[in-house]
Amino acid sequence: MERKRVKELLHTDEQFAGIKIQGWVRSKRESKTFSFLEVNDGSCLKNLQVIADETIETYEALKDVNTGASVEIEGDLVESPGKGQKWELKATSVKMVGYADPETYPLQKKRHTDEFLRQISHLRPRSNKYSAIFRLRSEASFAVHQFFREIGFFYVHTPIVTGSDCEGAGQMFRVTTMEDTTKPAAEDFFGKAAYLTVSGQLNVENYACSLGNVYTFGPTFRAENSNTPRHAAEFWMIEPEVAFADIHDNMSLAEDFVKYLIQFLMDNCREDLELFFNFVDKGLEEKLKHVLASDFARIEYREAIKILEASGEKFEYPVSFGVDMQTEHERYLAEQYFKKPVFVYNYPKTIKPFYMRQNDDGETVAAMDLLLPHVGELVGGSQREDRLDVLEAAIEKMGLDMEEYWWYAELRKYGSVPHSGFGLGFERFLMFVTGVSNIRDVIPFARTPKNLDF
RNA sequence: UCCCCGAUAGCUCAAUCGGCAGAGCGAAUGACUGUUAAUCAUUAGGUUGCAAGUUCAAGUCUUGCUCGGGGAGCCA
Repeated sequence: MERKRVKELLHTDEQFAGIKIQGWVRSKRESKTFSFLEVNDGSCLKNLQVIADETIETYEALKDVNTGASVEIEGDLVESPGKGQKWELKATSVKMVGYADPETYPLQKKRHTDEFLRQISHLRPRSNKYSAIFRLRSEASFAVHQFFREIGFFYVHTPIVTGSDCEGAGQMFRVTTMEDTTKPAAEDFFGKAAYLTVSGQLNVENYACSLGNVYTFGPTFRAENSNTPRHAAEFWMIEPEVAFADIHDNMSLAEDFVKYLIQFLMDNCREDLELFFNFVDKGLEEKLKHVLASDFARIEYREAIKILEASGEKFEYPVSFGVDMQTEHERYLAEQYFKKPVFVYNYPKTIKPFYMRQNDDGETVAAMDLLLPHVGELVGGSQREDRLDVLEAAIEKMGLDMEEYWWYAELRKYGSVPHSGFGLGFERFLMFVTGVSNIRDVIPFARTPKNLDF
């Protein structure tokens, strides 16, 4: 007997006789002579209603079938005489595959808080909201690859383990096989200190300067003790890198990319998205449409400071050229002033890492951040320093070890080209597109300080 | 890491001045019904996060710890 997924059955135009579904019971409504089951198999948000009459041979099996149990049901798909659904499965056979004790099964038919569900991360994808999130996450991942493939980019698998102890992006996790970590790193597995990557950028630049247009998309690790709803110790980042591209090309790519992902989900994941439109953020659909319809603003840092100074707002942290912008400043720009996504670019070089290209003014580098209303920084990127002497001077000035970057420097020695790239935090994008306010709720098993369950 | 708030039944919460541990939902049982977050009735369900202290008496006050939430810093 052919197994059908619930998604297909709910969207079909024809009746099916003699099919089978497999899934988990969301609820059971019992009568004396028949029972209704709501069965979800994860293929889509909606459940398939099953009606089982007491006359079927296997009706006894239903006694132990409760919320949470897994079942295999054979029957005929027929038009539902009841209200609320077009189709239902008239069961000819019901088999319980796995029992779920209703006294202890933690998911009830009612709404749960995100905090509670986070404590049962192994079961939360059986809820409507979380199954929707993780289907959207899967589809968005696919869209990332499709976007880049359509415009001729190649996917590069940059390493997870790295030997450079300062990639300029926060604290790193040490990787070791040594029992005694006080021993010299030369005795360790790699013969030197090893870490989990904080960015694939330095590696992927090499492939941009050979394959031309590339990206990497993989896990990224930050050991920073950040306790906020926007930070995780392990997250996924998308980092495109483009040869023969300047900072303006870079911003255009980021804008096209963000819009493509949103449009893809609007086109392909309507049903799951609507859950978030209806129950998570009533204004979400408008926000997404607004982003799609907007030309993202682009202003230089210098300009942004002037806007902030002239705003008349009372900021907790005063602004002036040379200081990094605070959350309150970013929010003012994106939410109050522009009311749409805004790129801020050409930052003072004193607050940015060594690899960013220095501008002719001697004060700024070709860095850019994309600020989104209500989300903050979604993208950070730059044009890279492609002049060997300038790069070497910058490495030295920041007190880094030139020896560690010899291969990175050689990229500038042999056939150097202007090139640019950025990093987009995949979870932050998902937060934006779903309205979910905690990063721990858009990643299957969150890794955060003092939290390594599951 | 810093600031603020919180932790009571499986879940969400209440408990007045320090004085008998409560409700809704969920669950079990029964009734009823082409039902649909079904409905109605009954029942069970507690080391009040952990450790100490003050007190005749602590869910309530004090101290420490753990965990969670919000904000900040850092960032994606």
